[in-house]
Amino acid sequence: MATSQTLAAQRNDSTFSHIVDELKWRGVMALSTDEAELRKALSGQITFYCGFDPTAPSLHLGNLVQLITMRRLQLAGHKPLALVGGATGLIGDPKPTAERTLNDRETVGLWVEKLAEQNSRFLDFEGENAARMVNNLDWTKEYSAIDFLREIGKHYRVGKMLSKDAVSARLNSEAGISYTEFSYQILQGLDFLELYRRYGCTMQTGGSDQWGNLTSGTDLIHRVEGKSVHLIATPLITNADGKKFGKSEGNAIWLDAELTSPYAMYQFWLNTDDADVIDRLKVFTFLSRAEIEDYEAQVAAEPHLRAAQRRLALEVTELVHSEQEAQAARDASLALFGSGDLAALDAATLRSALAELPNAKVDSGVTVIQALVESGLAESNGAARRAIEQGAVSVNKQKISDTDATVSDFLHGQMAVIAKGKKNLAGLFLSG
RNA sequence: GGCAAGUUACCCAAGCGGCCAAAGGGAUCUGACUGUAAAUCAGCUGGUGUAUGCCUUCGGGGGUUCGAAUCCCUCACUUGCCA
Repeated sequence: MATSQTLAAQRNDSTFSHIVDELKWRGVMALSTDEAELRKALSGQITFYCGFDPTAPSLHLGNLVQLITMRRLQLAGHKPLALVGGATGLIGDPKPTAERTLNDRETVGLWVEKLAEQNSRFLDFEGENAARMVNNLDWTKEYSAIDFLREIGKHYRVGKMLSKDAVSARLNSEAGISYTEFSYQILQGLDFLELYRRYGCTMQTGGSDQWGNLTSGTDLIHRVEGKSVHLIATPLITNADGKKFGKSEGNAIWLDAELTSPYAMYQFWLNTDDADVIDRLKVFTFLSRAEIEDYEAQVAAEPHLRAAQRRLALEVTELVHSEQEAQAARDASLALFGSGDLAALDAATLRSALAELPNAKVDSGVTVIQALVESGLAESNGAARRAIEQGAVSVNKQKISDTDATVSDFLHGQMAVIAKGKKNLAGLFLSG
């Protein structure tokens, strides 16, 4: 988890005269409400919020964009409200393709706690503009169905609700949409209204794919309170090659170390395309404009050194985990990908490098196939066999071509590095 | 409530009694080339492991048949039209 030192070291770039200018330069303002008004509002101190729905046991990289943007706004002097969707998580916002399956209350409650804990690492909860954690279950649970329909529902026009992208996409699809998900936008609107009333919250941030849900709140406040409030939407982060950002091997990159290890996190960022790395530095780090422009020059001049990727990987891993874990991940990467001669590494270095990897305890005489499966590099014996047949497998950097081979060479008599492909490594520890 | 169409592997989608572990595409993975990039080309992608084998899989359950993803019944869900 990010240390208070990490938080304390963060600052915005003072060469920008207005936070909006910095957010725009960093490319995290895809959409907003009236910009002139927004600038005016942000020139004073405001309270703003951003919501996170518990749809999984951890936040992921997509949410990190929001968290960092919130932190930038906090550094600019504004008060963040981090909202976890204890209520909205029970409903689920409409996905463009299909109806969500409802998670049970117990699960959602557990996830709410986890998300709140993760949220708390990225913001400062002390000081003059301390962040505050809120849960929308706290106010929605007080509403009876009748009260909700009379007090909130009456302000919503169905025509407008139907026209929202998220809803219309579903209406035009095979899947259709349930009344439950259709109503989601009202709940989110209610959140903003409640936060406006309780804390004087006058701005919401969120992903641009949530625009319809964001405007739900501004419209409601306008209607009920006669007040104009603001929105900032961050863009959907995409890769230059058009693939989805934030997935490795088709799986999401989670902020929870249990789900995505610091080493895997580091590796993910290290493998960022040249074409994307500068954009990523802008969005995901607190490096100054001058520093980032310097990296931009380096990427252009000597891309093979990947200086920008290395810095990006270290910065983000530190932000999400800790300085120590980031350095351990970096050191492991250097040791395992570096020189080429694993035998030259001393036992302690090798041991700590392997500890960063997925690993398994094995008995002597274990077959390579077993080792692949037990370390999680292969899903089945068949997949392991296939990988060997394709020439993808090596043990201690020695290629394995025989599907019946056993792991015989243990470095320092106790450890081995097994690889499937160039980048998928695992550690093997001789048991006993 | 009535009528119609649909539910196939990670996703989309073909198949409409045996030649179906199931076409095609996407995605993932692997190899070559590289910089632990990108692009490109090639290969793999149910399990078991070598057995013209066996097991699991075409929404759930039941049936017809020597044989079913394919036919019938039934249940569930989805969509559209009608009331």
